[in-house]
Amino acid sequence: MAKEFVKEITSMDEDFAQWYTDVVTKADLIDYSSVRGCMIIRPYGYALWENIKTELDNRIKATGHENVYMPLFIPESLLQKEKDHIEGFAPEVAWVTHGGSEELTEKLVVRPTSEVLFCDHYKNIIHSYRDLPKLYNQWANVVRWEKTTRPFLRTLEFLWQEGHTAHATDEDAHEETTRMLNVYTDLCENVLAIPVVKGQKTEKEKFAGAKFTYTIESLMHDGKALQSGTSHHLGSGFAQAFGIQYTDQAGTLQYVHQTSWGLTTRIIGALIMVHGDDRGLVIPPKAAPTQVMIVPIAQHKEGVLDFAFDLKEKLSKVARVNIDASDKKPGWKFNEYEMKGVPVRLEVGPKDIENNQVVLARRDTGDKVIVALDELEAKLIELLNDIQINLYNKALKLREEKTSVAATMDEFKENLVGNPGFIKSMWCGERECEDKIKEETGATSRCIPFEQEKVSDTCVCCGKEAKQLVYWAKAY
RNA sequence: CGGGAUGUAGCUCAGCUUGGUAGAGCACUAGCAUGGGGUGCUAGGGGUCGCAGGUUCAAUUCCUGUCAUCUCGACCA
Repeated sequence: MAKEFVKEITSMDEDFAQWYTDVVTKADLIDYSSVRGCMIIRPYGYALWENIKTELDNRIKATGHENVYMPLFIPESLLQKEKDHIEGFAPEVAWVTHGGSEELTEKLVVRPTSEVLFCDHYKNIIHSYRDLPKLYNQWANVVRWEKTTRPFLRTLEFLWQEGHTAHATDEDAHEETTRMLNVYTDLCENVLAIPVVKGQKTEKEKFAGAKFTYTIESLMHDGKALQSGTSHHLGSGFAQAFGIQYTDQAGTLQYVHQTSWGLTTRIIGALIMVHGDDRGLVIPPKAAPTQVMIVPIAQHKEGVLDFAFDLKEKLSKVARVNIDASDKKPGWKFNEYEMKGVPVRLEVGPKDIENNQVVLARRDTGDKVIVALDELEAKLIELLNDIQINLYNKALKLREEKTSVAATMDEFKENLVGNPGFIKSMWCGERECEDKIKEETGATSRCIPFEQEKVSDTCVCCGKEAKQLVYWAKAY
């Protein structure tokens, strides 16, 4: 059978950046807006985000957190309170200077993140050890005035959830930081089928104002890394700056220990770049707005559409099923839903109806199978599971192929050119070497993985005694 | 914020060198045939040529500025 696919999408190998842009727009995820760096998330893209959001929100609630909503604006003085924090964010905040035609006496920033708002609130509601822990989360939009933008990966305004918690002890906060990193890992690996490396950010890369930052890092098809979620142990720095204190059981005044953690619409960019192929998007079944698209064949013939709609109703009990009964050609529909990454296509035509069967085509491999009607539900569930697992395994295999070890700078540079991806190298722990590696190779430290190995004895850069293994890569 | 590229119909682009009042394909609308991988034919609708100035009798075309998008760096999720 001759296979002709859409030529609208640039091939990955030819131009990965263009491929990405083609996919996000052709798959109807977004449209560009009239505001620089801001995107319109279209129904299909938003449905994808809603699925991710629901899965994550359930996990956040299951770990004892409550959702709240904080204001969009932060007074300048409030943002100033934590020194490192303001230094980190000041260059990229949007300012509100006027209300109507009147100049404001104090400028407001449009939140780039809400640590200070939560802190300002926590100082009012936390007084006793009995008030702890406070486990809050909010779903919101934030604004960061970025220089260069790309849909999902870096936009001026983006959607996310940000968790902000306050604990009695450093250990409790540390535990929370780990817990939420694990929640993100679970979401990425089991829902989005994206394998991640868990670890800690270096001092240079950690969150402004944090004691330390945990991160999950994933690897894209082009060998570039993407930070997919972060969980920060804020220590008591913010508590001291904001005066968030409680009286412990012994009657002593103590500062709280805080965490914050976030996951953004950027994860959609990761999903696209991890699973997508030259035909477009590939969405893992658990995240897919439509898991099964029914394409009727010769739908003008009597009974075909009725049959197809009956199937839709029946299958809707086990999956998210949709039907395209438009008068477009079947071939057009095949390509359209492949471009949109729908995991399974169900073809049903007069021949199938006659034989009590349908055709199932899977997006990940392109395989088609004929399935008898009486075992359709069971086969469909099996197929969706299989696709989910296959996508994860494929992504894991790709990451492993693109992960290399380097003991010297020459090796490091060779790997980066010959097989771009994660490079595992030992590091002395000095900022100087980290900076030098970035300057010479363009790669940055992605994380100090929790699962440490010793791939050599000395720092890849300076040759002195190495302290730890670091994952390095060029990153988005 | 620096380098490069590009803005003409919903989309992809031609036209601009040498100024003279707007083109194609796809998409859209109607009809007929077709229908298991972007189907064919016929007819039709659609554009203040990114925006603002300037030069000119006349600007999509030349000049200046500006905005936006893509891209490569620097910065960040």
